[in-house]
Amino acid sequence: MGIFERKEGVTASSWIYDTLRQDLVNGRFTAGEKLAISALKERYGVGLSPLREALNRLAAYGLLIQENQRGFRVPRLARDELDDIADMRRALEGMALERAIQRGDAEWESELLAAAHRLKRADEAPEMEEEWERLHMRFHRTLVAPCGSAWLLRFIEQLHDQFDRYRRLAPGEPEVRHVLDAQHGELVELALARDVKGARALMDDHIQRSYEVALGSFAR
Amino acid sequence: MGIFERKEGVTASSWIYDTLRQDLVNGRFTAGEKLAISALKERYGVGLSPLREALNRLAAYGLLIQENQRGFRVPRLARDELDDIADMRRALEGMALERAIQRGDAEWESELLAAAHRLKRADEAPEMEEEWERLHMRFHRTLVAPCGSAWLLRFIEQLHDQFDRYRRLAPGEPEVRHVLDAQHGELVELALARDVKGARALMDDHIQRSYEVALGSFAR
DNA sequence: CTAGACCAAATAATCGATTTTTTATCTAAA
DNA sequence: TTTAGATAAAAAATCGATTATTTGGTCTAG
Repeated sequence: MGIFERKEGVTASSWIYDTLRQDLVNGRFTAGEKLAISALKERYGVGLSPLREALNRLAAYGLLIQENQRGFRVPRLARDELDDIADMRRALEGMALERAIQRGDAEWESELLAAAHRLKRADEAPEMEEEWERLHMRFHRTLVAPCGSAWLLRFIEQLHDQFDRYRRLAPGEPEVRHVLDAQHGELVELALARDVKGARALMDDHIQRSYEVALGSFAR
Repeated sequence: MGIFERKEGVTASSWIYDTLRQDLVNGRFTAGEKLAISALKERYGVGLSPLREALNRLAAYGLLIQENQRGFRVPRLARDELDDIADMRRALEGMALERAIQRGDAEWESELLAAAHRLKRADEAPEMEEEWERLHMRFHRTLVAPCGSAWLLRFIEQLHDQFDRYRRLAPGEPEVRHVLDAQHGELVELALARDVKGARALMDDHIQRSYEVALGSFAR
């Protein structure tokens, strides 16, 4: 029996879910907008049933707001909520990082170095935004992966998606961005040195700076 | 213009979602079981579309597992996962309680006293299990409500549902239960006294004891 | 004018039937 | 016996059409 059949079948429903999730995180919809379901049907070329299933999932995940009898809306962006999301990221990712450093094994160290390296190369290729986003997400995921709590990782991922709705809308700030990029490398160093305190402090700072960038999404 | 129209319309989809969520938390389905969609259709007397939408939401929420092309399964119960859930409850509810005590106002104090009182009366009426569960959930929600973070509250609620899958399956332990009931009152006292440290410690102990009860779901 | 009542158009929700994929069963060859 | 392949039955996913509800405009009474 082969071991390769885990190539999970993609259904229309799962495809449109992934696609919409990305588009929502990337700000391809206006915050506060009411989704015209039949328009989405056209735009993405999917049927009503898979589309509605995806919208239901996205609402349960927090990327949409569902109101009975009046469809789905894109959540508004609010400074209060960004504060909340950033706060929670600090608390949860800090906790996760601490545990990851205490529990991560040698294999983790390797993967972390690899992820950081891939990200660093993407830092220097400003044309491949999408690729950078993928690698950035993956780096942060790798960093906390061995924290030992599936639920913690789940919450963190959810918060990342929420946070990115703001960040990706904000204007780029090359100077801050440069600092943030450098911090990824420093995080790896502290993690490998098993410096829990230092790593937590740096992560706090990293999220704080990202938060300040994301605040730019409210610029007028 | 009236202010009462928030009586949100209940759709077939939202009804079956609520119903299934309760039934899942209450252990009316066997852990690990594969859901036969057409059987559910009969059992609950709903159509396929609203049912599938509800299942999709429940999967996104974590009360079901969705596998492309092969439907939905009830997650297995695993000691590891219960450990994780309890750990996270300690961390997140502790954090929320701390903040709630720092931020809760006089109105909160009143509601907290009321919630505790209602719960206490239900403690003594062993016939109304369902009612007690409602009030118990509500008490814990009230306790942390003014923590200031919508996301934290959301995660806590999700963890409660997960935790209760185990707890409600475990055999009752009247002695521990008595202690747990008493702790609710003590939590209120400490909260009103704004004793952050004390309240956190008690909450830790409360969750720990509940966890030990919930472990009974693995009894053979 | 303005609040409400009414109606038509638009949209959400749901149904019943069809298509696609998986799972179970059977058979023949190794 | 196994194992691979074929195939029938079951189940999941999707479609197209129908029903129910909301929304937006128009009219009328006060």
